[in-house]
Amino acid sequence: MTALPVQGALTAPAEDCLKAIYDLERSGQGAAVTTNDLAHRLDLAAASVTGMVKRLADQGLIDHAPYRGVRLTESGRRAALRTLRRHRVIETYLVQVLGFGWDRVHDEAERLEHAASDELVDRMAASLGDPATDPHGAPIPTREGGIAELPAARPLAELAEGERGVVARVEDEDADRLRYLASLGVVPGVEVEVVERAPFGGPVSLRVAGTPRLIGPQLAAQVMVA
Amino acid sequence: MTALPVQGALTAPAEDCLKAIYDLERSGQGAAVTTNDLAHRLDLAAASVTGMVKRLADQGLIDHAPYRGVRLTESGRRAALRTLRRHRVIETYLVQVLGFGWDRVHDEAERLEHAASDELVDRMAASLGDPATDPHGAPIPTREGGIAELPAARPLAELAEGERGVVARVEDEDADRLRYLASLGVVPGVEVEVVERAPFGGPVSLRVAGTPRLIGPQLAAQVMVA
DNA sequence: GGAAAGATTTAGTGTGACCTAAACTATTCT
DNA sequence: AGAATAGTTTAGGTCACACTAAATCTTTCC
Ligand SMILES: [Mn+2]
Ligand SMILES: [Mn+2]
Ligand SMILES: [Mn+2]
Ligand SMILES: [Mn+2]
Repeated sequence: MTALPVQGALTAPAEDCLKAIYDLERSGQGAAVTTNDLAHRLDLAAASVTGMVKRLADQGLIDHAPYRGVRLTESGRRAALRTLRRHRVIETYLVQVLGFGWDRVHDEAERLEHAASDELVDRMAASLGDPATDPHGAPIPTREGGIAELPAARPLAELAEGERGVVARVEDEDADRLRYLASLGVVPGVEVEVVERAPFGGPVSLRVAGTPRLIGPQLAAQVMVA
Repeated sequence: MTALPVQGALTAPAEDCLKAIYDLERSGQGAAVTTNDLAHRLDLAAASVTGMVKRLADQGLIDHAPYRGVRLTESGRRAALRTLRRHRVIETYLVQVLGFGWDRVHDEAERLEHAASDELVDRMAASLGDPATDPHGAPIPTREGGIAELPAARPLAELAEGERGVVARVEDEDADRLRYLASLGVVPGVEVEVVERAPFGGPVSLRVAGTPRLIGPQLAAQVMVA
């Protein structure tokens, strides 16, 4: 009846931290990930991050240069990708098989990713035909630990007037935002055209599948188009 | 990205403990559940159980008479049944939809039961047509917290020679045992007849769907027939 | 070059969950 | 009844993970 941890025994907070480091490493070009970035991302006090970071470094999952930041080791990267795979397979399964809305699956996956076995995740993936991306357009790592580096997507906010592109991916952490984007028709796979960009942080006017739409610049920064 | 507990915030060990108390209360006729029983069931030191029991009592989930044992309160019973529902729905889903063997789902469910939301469990149940029992024959509590009290099943070990019955339920915690029972054809719904019972804890000889089989007495004690 | 600002780590607390060993209670047996 | 036994709780320790407050390090800016 006792619930043993599922694998080589990483805790849920440790897995979430590795995932966050992975993500921040990817977005920040090659720079080490700072304590503050992590604290903000994980919604923790900076001191708590330092503690977690020490434990992860002891386990050889990250390299920590005090005051300088943190970098995943090879084994840390593998662990991060395993968690990411679980998360994204679960999200996809919840949407495609169980009928969840795309705005509700992130939180559920955030918990289940730490409890599901590899076998469960593999069975879910197989029953979906081993999808390449999750419902928000993020690539799903393979069982073997590979990940398709998404082909050059830019934030919608950076497109010039008149440029078009296909929505490749949207940030998935905020349910309200996702619901709003869906209501505008801004979902992965849809073609958008930037009609006009107001200066000084003004709204971006779009044509989404023919319909004219206006969105704010910070939202436009979180929609990636290819 | 942070993983908050899913509900009114019971921890996984607390949920497992409540489940164990529920189960022991049901099998031990009306008597209070002792620390030792719980320790054995949960595979913990007795002192650890005392600690857990204190916390649960503080939360009003159990009544604890020191040195005398423990009893679920109404709210503790509700919490136990909610966890039990999750566990059994998940087991059933894993077997029926994802093709897991019935011997492999218990451990998986033991973890997932603490991470899955009510909505997820309800969707799983709905997609199965709200089944009444799990793959091992145990009744699945309803969303509303009711549970069908299984109609008078007796251990196979207690049947007299010549008696027949239908397997109603088997203990699900030991994977090896489940595999063995399946190999004998002893699964819920199958008719068995006791041909002969050797005295002094000797083997029970059965006829399972026509085929003669021999099983040991302690195994026979864990197969319930109706 | 030095001070201020900002980021990071250390120090000290608290909680839940485990453990072992010691103290205590209840029951059972002479 | 009194003593042994079995069961239970208390005492004291550890670990992960959070927090706040206080030090400390780095960077930036005059
Ligand atoms: Mn997500
Ligand atoms: Mn998570
Ligand atoms: Mn089970
Ligand atoms: Mn459990």
